[in-house]
Amino acid sequence: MKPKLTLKQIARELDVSVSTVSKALRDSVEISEETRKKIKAFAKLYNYKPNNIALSLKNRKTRTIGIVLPEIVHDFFATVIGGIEEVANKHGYNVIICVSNNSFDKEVMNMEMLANGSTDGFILSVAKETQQKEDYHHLTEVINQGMPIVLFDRIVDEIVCDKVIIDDTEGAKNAVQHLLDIGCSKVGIISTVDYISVGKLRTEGYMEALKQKGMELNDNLILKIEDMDQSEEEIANFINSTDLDGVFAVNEQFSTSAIKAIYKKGLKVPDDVQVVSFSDGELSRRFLPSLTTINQHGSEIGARAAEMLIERLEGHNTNTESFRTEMIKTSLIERESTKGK
Amino acid sequence: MKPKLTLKQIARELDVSVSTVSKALRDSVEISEETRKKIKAFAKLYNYKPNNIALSLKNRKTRTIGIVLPEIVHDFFATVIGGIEEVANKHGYNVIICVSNNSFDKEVMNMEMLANGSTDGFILSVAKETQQKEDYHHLTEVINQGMPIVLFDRIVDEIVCDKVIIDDTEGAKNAVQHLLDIGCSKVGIISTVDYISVGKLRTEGYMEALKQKGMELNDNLILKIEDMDQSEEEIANFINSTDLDGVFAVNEQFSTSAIKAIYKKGLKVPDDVQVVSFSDGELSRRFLPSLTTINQHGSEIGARAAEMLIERLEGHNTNTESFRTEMIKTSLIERESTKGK
DNA sequence: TGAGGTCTCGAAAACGTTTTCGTGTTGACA
DNA sequence: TGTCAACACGAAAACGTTTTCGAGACCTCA
Repeated sequence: MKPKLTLKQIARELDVSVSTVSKALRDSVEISEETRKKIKAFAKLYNYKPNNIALSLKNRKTRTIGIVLPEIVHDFFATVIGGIEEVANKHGYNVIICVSNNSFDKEVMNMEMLANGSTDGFILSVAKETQQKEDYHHLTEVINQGMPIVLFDRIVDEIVCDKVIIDDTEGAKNAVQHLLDIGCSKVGIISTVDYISVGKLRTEGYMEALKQKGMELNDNLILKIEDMDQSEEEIANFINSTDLDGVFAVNEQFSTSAIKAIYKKGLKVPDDVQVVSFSDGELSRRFLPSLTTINQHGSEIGARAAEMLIERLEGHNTNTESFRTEMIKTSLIERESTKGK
Repeated sequence: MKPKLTLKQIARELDVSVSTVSKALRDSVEISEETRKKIKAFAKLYNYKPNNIALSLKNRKTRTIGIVLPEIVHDFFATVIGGIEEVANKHGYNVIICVSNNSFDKEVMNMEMLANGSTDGFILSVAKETQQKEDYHHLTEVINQGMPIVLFDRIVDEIVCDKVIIDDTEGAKNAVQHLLDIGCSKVGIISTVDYISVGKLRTEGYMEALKQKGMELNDNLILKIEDMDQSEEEIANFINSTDLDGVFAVNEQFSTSAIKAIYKKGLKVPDDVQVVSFSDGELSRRFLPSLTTINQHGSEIGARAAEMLIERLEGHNTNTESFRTEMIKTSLIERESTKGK
C-alpha cells in the first residue's frame, strides 16, 4: 500500500524545492529545461496526480456541482441526472447528488452540507413539501453566499436565479388538443393537487385547450390526486364514474392506472378511449399499448441546466446580472394509445 | 453577497486568536467559560459552519463515497443509489456519482478523478466493456493506495475486496423452478451473452433447475442477446420459432418484449405462456399483465454496500483483513404473468 | 519571597497546492 | 574589474482548519 505521491515527496526525492516541482510540472519557463524534464519524468513514472482537495482549498473552487432532487428512482430525474452528468464531465466537473425524498428538512440539510465548500453551485428541483411550505430561506442563503443555483422542473418563482423548465401548460395543451383533433369529445384529465407547480400548470393547459375549441369545462372530468398511494383506487373510481373517450394524465403512473381501469370497465384503448400521457419514460415505451406521450426531454433539461450553471461558475457572463429562464420544448410522441387521425 | 465566515474572521472580530476560536467552538476546557460563550454566541449569530474542504485536507478524510455505475437511467441502479444514499447520509457521508456508460475508458477516468482526494472509498459496478476486456488495473491501483472498494452486482472475482451480490444462479433457478412447478414443461430463457457475469450466472440457474427436474437441455430454448438495440427483433424471432409454455427473461425489457411477441403470435399470458422476469421495477408492477418477478432488493444491496464501505472507512474492522462477499437473498413476487398453482 | 501549579490563551506547524517575491550564480559588456 | 541582466531556483504566504506546545498571568504554599 503506497499512499499518494505529493509534491513534497517528489521534491525530497529529487533534492529540489516544492515550488520547483510545482512549477516544473506546470511548464513554467522559470525552470530549466533539464530540471523540468527530470521532474516530469519522475512524476510520470510514479504517476503523480495533484490532490483535488488541496487544489480546491487553494483555488476556492471545487469543480463539483451539487444536485438536489426530490427522488432518484424516477425515470425523469434519472434522465436529467444523465444530462447533467454528461456536460459536467465534459467540462471537467463532478456531480454530487443528494436526495430530499420530498422532505423539506432533508432538502435544507443537504444544501447546508454541500454549501460548506463541497460544491461550487447547485442544480435542484425542490421538494414537494418545500413547495407546500413556501419556505425558501435555504435557497436565498446559498445565493447570498455567492453560489449560483439553477432550478429545474419544480421551480419557485420567488427565487431569482437561472431556471430551466418545460412549458408544462403548452405541453398539456398540445396533448389535449391532440386528443380533440383525433376525434375525442369528452376528454378527462388526471392531475395532481395544485400546490405541485407542474400539476397546476398542466391542468391549466388542459383547460386552455378545451376553451380554445369552444368546449365547456366539466369539473367532473378533472381528477386531482393528493395521495400517490391511493391513486390507483381513485383513478379506477374516476374512470368508472365518468363517460370519457379521451384521457390526459400528467404522468406515466396515472396513465397506466387509467388504462388498467379502462380495460376493467370492458373498454379498449385506443378504440374506445384514447390516452395521452405526460412524461416519456421506459414505461411508456414498453407498455402495451405503448403510450402516446408528451416527451419532456429530461436529458436536455439536465444538459442545459449544467451549461447554465457552468457558465455562471466560469464567469463568462459576469457582465450581465440578468438571470434567464429557459424553456425546453416538449414534443408529442404518437404511439399505440391513440389512434391518430 | 456575504462570503462564508471563517475562523480567522471571527478571531479578528472578537480580538482573539484563531486557535482560541477553534477550541472554543469545539468546547475545549482550555478556554474559559466566558470566552467560550462569547465566541459560540457570535458563531451562532452569524451562522458559522466549518469549511468542509479545509477539514478534508486536514483530516485526510472527505466523508464522501464515490459511486461508479454503468448507467443511471435504470431502475435497478437508481434503486441501489437510493439505498446507498440513505445509509451514507445517516452516517454523515455524501455520495458523488459517476456514470461509465459501460465504457472502460470512462470508468478508468472517473475513478482516477475521484481517487485524487475526492472520496474516501468506492462503491461500484463495473462496466460491460471492462468485464469484456478483463482489465482491472484501475481497481487494483485504487486499492493499493489504501482506498476501500465495495463491488456490487457486476463484480469481478479476481479483485480482492468486499462485495455485495445477489445469488443470480439461485434466483434464476427459483424462477425456473416456479415455472416448472406451476405446470410449464417447455421453458425457454432469454439472457445476455456470457461475458456479462449476471447473464451467465442466470443462465446457469436456468440449467440447474431443469437438471434438477430431470429435464433435458434444449439449446434452441436458450436465447443470448448480444446487442440490446436488436433485442426486440431477436426476441420476436425466438418466440415465433419455438413452442414454449414458459419464459424466463433476465430483465424487464426482455420480458416485456417477449410478452409482446407472444401476444402477436396470438397466444395469451399467462394462459398459454407464463412469464417470470428477473428485476423488479416500476415496469414489472405497472405492466399489463403485471410481471411475476425475481426481486433483487436493490436498495438493500446499496444499503449493505454502503455499510460495508463505511465500516472499512471507520476502521471498525482493521483487526481482520478478511474481505467478505455478502449475498442478498432474492425473492419471487407472484403477479399476473403466471397463473399460480 | 520564591518555587511550582493552574488557567487562559497564542504561535506555529501541518494537510498539499500555487504564486509572488526574493536571491545567488552566471555571463556579457563596458 | 565592476555593473547589470538573465537565468534557475528557493522561501514563504495563502487557502481554512486542528492540534501541539509554549508562555504569560495569577495564585498557593512553604
